[in-house]
Amino acid sequence: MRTLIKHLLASTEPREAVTAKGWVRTRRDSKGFSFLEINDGSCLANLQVVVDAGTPGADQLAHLNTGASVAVEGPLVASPAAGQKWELRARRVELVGATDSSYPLQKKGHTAEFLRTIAHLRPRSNLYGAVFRVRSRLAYAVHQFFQERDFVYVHTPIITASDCEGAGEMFRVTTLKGNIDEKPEADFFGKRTYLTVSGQLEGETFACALSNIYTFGPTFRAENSNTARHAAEFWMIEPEMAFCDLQGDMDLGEEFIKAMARHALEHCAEDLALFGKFVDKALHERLRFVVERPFVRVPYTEAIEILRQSGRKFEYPVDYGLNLQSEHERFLTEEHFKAPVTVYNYPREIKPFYMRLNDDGKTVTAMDVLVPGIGEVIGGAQREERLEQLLDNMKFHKLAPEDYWWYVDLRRYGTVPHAGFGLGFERLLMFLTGVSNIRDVIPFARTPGNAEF
RNA sequence: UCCAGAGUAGCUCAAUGGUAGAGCAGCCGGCUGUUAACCGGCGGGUUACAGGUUCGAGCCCUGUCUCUGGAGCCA
Repeated sequence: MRTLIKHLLASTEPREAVTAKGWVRTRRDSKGFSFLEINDGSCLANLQVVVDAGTPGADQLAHLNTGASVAVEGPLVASPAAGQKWELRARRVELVGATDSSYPLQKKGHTAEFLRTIAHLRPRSNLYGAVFRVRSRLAYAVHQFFQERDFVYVHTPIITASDCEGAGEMFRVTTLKGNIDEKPEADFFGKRTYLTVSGQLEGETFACALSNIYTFGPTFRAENSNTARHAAEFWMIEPEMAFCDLQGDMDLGEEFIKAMARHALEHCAEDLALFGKFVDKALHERLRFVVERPFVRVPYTEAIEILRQSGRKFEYPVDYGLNLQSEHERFLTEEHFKAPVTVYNYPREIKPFYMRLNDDGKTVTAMDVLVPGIGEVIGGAQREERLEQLLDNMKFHKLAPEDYWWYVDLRRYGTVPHAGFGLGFERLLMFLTGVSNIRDVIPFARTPGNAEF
């Protein structure tokens, strides 16, 4: 019966006979015996195995190179040397699967660029093993957060005919051959369909029935974006709350990010320590800061004033009615406030039709949460719940109401104030791990020109 | 897509326009407790690709491809 290495290393007393299985990280030979470092991915640390010459299976030692898979059994004993608490004294060793000299992973450091070219092997490295354990744990934490607050998990469609008002370029889904725009009504679904860029509109329909809902699933953007923060396929979390306004929306977003940071600190300590040491020395300080301090909230108009009076030369102009550029967002969160910042009440012109128009007639109830190092991590809004105003917004943004008939219906039948936001799971992971490239927090990154694995 | 930089051994990197090298990895050997073990030895190259300049190009020029950083779009 195999025991995971994380459980072996957490032992409180020696054990008479255990079996460990995993992959060899390194082997150190001495005359008469060898040390094997074995990792099975259950935790960051390796299990040290001592194999004496003459141990059954020790004749295979020469093949137990870095990368080989192995099964060992024997007693778990306190290690007499510094460096590890426990070690396994092998009574039997079995080479499960050998490697050869072409195995690309070494025990020395590799660059992230090289490891991306071997995405099928990189989870066997310390850093990527840690990243993907944290990813799994945080996915669990996302569900826990919402389920504990009585949010209902809704599976919004992956294939969709609505485009969520230009949230981005879309991937076409079709079974047609040749010119796919010639007769879209002959296509599989009888109309043009795409991979979803957001589940928000569908999510709103469920919030207007089940009160508080969230989605958590893959979304797709066909943008030709070549940055460390964009992927063509990424996972998005989109809560939506009925009978909720912008204040409640900002409260939830802030609470959510704090909860994720707290969860990572409490449940991923060993992996976070690795990130703190090799990836981002300021990680722990930043996470504790996020957990302990309230976020700064500032209206868009005020943010513009702060930027104007900063005396800072920006590459892009700062003016009311213009979008905040990356450099502006970074200044606000990293330099001016030195804290996560929620900017709200943006000009109507630069935000989508579904956001609620404020009484000033000029701004809408949008909010963006900006965090140091990443920039925008949350984008949300209170939605326009008034039928006439929604139709007016659509006219303002030159959209046809009949294309959104089911969305408009929500305002026709028992409309309620409601609000929600979207949060990119990978960007959250970047923030929580300090890893600076989105390609390194998703198992197999989809970026322009890259779908090898 | 735009701007900048970079492509040399499996990996990380050297090499004034003049015989392509080191460390690590691999293989062989040594070492009685190692910790990215250590010590000795061996093999390993179409210098991203295609042209051009030159007596001579890894190095200079042109084009292409890929990657990285930044920007735009956004999450």
